[in-house]
Amino acid sequence: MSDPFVLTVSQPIDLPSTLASGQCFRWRLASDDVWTGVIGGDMVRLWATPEGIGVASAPTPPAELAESLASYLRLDDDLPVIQARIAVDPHVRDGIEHYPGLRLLRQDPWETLAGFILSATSNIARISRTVELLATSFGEPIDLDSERRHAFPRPEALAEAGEQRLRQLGCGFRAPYLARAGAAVADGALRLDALRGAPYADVLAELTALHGVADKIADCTMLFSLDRMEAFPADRWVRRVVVDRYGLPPNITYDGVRQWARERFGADAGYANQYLFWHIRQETRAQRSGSV
DNA sequence: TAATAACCTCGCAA
DNA sequence: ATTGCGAGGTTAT
Repeated sequence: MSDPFVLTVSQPIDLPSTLASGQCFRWRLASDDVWTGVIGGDMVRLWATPEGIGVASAPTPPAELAESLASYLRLDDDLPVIQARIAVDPHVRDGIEHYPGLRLLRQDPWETLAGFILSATSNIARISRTVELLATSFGEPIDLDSERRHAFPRPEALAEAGEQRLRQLGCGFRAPYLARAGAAVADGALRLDALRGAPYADVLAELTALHGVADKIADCTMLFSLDRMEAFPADRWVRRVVVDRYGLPPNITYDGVRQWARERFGADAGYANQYLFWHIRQETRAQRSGSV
């Protein structure tokens, strides 16, 4: 590998909460606060330094990765400014105070869509496992030092793998959804790159045209990969928050939550969502391990 | 339009 | 160890 490189960062960024808060599925804590993951065709190691983020990578040398890494980490988002806008909400402020360096990521749209198709009635541990299994089965190998990881498979690869093979790899009832989504992207019926920056309603319609993709998975894909920062993915945890702590009716529709979030947080709804989501998840986990 | 069952397996707790 | 429950949803009825 080439020499490590330090990406100078003036924005707040906390690697553990950013990389482990459920928006991405390929980062592992290697050792001593060093994170290992795969971004596109590169294996990447990241660690915190006083000046910013230490980077090691292959096959692209880390110095040449700076620009795409800054994009991936959304360093173009002025987090303190965004936080100041949404911290008027007490529960969001609580999340920000616990995870002040939690940032949203700008990931690859296909990988993000595929990952969240796999997320239906699943959990982060299982999604991560399945994504890794898909990568080792159908993705290009990447070596960094003595470690080998694999790129996330191209849409063609999952389309060709087909439902039965994907079921064998543990995708369950999501297997046909994933294969068909891969086919749609591969044959050009769904042009994900063209959707970045397109109007929310248009992107939503394109994504939910896929079998196995409805509002929630579409919102995750939009927020984590397509720059639609007003998306507010309302999963069961976020719904629990808005019902229990904000008093919204328990039977409120998905679109009802969406409109509420849009009115309350506007273009920053996605960041508010992530702070609410991760805070409630960590709180719940702490309660569980403490109550045994 | 609203409610309910069914869907594949796996992770986790008891 | 083994069992039972619920998991970052979506579709079909």
